[in-house]
Amino acid sequence: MPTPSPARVRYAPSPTGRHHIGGVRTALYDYLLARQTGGQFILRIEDSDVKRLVPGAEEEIRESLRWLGLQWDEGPDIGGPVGPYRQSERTAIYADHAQQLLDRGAAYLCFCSPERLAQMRQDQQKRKEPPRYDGLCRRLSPEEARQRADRGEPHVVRFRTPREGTTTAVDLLRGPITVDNATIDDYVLLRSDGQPVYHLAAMVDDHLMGITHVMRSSEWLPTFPLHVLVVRALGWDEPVWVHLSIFLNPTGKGKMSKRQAVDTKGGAKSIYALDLRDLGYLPEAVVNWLALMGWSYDDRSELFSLDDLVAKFSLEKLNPSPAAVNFTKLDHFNGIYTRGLSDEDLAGRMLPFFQQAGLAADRNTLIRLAPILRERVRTLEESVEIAGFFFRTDVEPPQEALTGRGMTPQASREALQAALACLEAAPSLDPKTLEPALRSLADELGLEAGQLFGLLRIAVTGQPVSPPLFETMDIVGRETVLARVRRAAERLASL
RNA sequence: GCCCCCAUCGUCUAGUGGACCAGGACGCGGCCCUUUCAAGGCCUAAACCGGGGUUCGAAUCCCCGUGGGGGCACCA
Repeated sequence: MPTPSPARVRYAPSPTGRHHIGGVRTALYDYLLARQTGGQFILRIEDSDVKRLVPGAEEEIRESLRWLGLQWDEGPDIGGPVGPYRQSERTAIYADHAQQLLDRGAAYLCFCSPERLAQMRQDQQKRKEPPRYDGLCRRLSPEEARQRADRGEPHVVRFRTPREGTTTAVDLLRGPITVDNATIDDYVLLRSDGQPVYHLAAMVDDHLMGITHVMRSSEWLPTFPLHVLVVRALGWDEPVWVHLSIFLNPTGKGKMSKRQAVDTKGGAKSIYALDLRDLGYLPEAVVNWLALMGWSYDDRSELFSLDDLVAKFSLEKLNPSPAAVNFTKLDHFNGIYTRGLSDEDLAGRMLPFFQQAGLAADRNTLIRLAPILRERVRTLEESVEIAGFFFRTDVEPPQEALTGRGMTPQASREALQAALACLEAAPSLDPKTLEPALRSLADELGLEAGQLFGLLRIAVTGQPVSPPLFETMDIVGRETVLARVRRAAERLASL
């Protein structure tokens, strides 16, 4: 296999809200390409719009990437050779490049007020015309523009898009995309406060940071030709452009959104990376799940660790069509990875969830629990629902559940008392000896094993559904088991 | 309204002109195992959006429809 040249790839999110799985997938692919080629994975924060900044958002981005194991090589927190890595700290760089465009006549100063622009757009709308800058200031002479600017008149810098001809931009997944230049607006590059807009900032940064492959959401496709024009106007070579498909809601209707991120069967899920962590999903599962939403390896494999992905990822196998998020499949992957965990590992990961629920769980008990929980929990959080009774002092079985299947309360009580005697007489709660003993007891009582076991299950766990009864009783411990069975029999007596 | 992108089972997808009466996975249904719930095993149902071309031959190439999605800010 030929060795690919090292790719410098960047993930450039905006800290304007919570970090969702669409961004995470982009970061994943960035990471994979960088690691596979021995290049660098760069984290750049696109915070050029101060008005939209959300406190804590940048930290959430970093925390979720760390959680998933996507460590960056250069970034705002660790620096690097081409920093700073926060756009808000690069204002002078953008101003300088805007000036270059001005000098070359590829951009011009625009003095139109926001009010005039709004009015203009409104009129265009009324006339059923596409909303676009009407070019009023484009006709200004450079001298006049200079004078007005010098006088302190507020202005922005606009790109002077060619009025004629076409522009062809090449996307790796879609091939050449050609548009009429007449349909490309004279976009604002620099705001009146001197801050850059994405169209300028991202192009400048990608070039200055030596980015070889730009992977971004296909929401950028409409302005893709503009970006190519800006890069060319600056006299630079283009990177490889890869526009990733967007995520659709589980229903397949519309772009993935917070409101509709609800699975039909599995209940409400979240599209935010950190929520998935808090819901008890394993990072391995999330990575595997996300990797396969828009990328595939062959017609058979679907289980990939992060390292597998580094080895097998390829841009050629990326899929340009939008994908609906499927939380049910996440559950599936989570189950697979959970079952693959060692007892110690699983215990360690469950522990915080029990603590979160206010239960005094301890590592050692969780390690004993791991074998009987492993194939039953969909998420780590679910382990608390299933196994919380191990750590509660008392269980409170619902009154109506106390009576055995097809049995009267009296018969249930008698069965429980017989079982209690059997348990008290047993030298230990070792499942190997206890199960045969209780089975023959059921026989003597003329009950099915399931009837008796069901009675004990509800008495000991408080739940109609639980991990296997005998292993459970062994871990719960003799004293507690006896107390709970006794208590259930007493409650039955009062019925 | 204008511009752009996409189009294989419900969903994620394999498929790059013949090896496809279209393969895998999730989910669904059934059976087996079974003390509950799971897990596991086996089996079933389920798709090439439509119409024209090109070709000996099309899920695969081209065109037109249709459908879905995205975008049209001094947001990213």
